[in-house]
Amino acid sequence: MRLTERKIAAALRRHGYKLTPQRRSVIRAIASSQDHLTPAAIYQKVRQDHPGIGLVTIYRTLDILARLELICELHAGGSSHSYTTGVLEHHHHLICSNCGEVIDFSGYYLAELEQRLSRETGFKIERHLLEFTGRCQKCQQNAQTNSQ
Amino acid sequence: MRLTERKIAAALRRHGYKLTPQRRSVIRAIASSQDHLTPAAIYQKVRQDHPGIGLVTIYRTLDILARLELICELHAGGSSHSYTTGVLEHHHHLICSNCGEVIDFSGYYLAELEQRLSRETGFKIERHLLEFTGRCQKCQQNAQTNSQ
DNA sequence: GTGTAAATGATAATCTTTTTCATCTACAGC
DNA sequence: GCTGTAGATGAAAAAGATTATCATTTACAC
Repeated sequence: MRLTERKIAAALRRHGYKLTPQRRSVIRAIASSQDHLTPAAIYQKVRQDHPGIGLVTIYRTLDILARLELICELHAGGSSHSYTTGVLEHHHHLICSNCGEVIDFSGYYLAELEQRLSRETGFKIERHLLEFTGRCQKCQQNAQTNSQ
Repeated sequence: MRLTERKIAAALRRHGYKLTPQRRSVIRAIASSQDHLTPAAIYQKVRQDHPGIGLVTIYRTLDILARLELICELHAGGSSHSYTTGVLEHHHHLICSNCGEVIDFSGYYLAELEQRLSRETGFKIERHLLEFTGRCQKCQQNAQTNSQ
C-alpha cells in the first residue's frame, strides 16, 4: 500500500520538520503520480501551484523525504535519480531499458541471502537494491514491427 | 575468475576497436586493481604513464568496455559510477555505506525470480542489479570505539 | 501576537559527463 | 616497411545534475 499525501505530511511534522506550502506541494506531486519522477519533473509539476519555487527546494525536500524513507529513490541507469511515494510494503523494480517504464514487484525476500552474507562478511546489512532491466512487452512488439 | 588485461585487450580488438596505448593503459589501471575505481581515480592512475591523456578518453574507453561487458559498472549511492574488471562469473555487490569498501559475492542465482517476473509481466529481462548496503566490520568497530 | 529556528529562493559554484572539432595515429592493405 | 583512412585523441567548452552560500522570509511553539 502506498503512503498518502496526508501520511507523508504527518510523518514529516512528527520528525520536527516544518510543513511549508512548498513541501506540501512536492509531496502532492509525488503522491498523485503513479510514476517515478525526476527532480526536474517534480519541479515542473510543483511550479503550476508555486511559480516562484526554486529547484533547490525540490532537492532539499526530496533529500529529507528519502532520508525518512517516506519516498523511495530509484537508481535507474539514467543521469538522474527518480522518486516515488514510499510504500509500506518493501518492493523492488523492473525497468524497461527502452521506454523507462517501471514496474514494482514484491513478495520475494532476500532475507536468507542477507543472513548468509552477514555471517560470512561481518557486515551489518542495512539496505538492499534489486533491480531488473529488460524490454517491456510493448517495446518488444514495437521493435519487431519496425524491423519487419 | 577475473578477466586479465590481455583478455580484455584482445576482446577489444576482436570487436573492431583500435588498441591504442591510452586504452591499454586504462585497461591496465582497472585490471591491476582489486577495487572499484571511479573515472577520476582511473584518470589519476593512467596519468602516471600518460601525462597528456584527457579525462574524455577515460570516459570513452570506459563506455566501450562497459558496453562490451569487459568491465563491470557499479551504481553505488555516490555521485559517480565506478568500474572494475569484468568477471566470467556473474556476481553482486556488498557495499559499506561508511567507508565505501566493496565486496563481491556470487553463488546466489535469481533465475527463478527472473522467470516468474518474465512470465507475469511479459518483460524480456536482460540484466539485473543486486546490491546490499551496510556497515563493514571495521566501521562497526570504529563507531563503537568512538561513541564510548 | 511574537521571537526564533528553520526554510526559502536567488545566485553561483561544483562535480560529473558529453559534445564538438581539429589534429593525430593504429593498422589493413599493399 | 610505406601509406591512406577510419577511427581515436585532446583541448575546450557545453550540458546536466546537484550542492553551497547567504540574505530574506515564514511556520509554529510559546
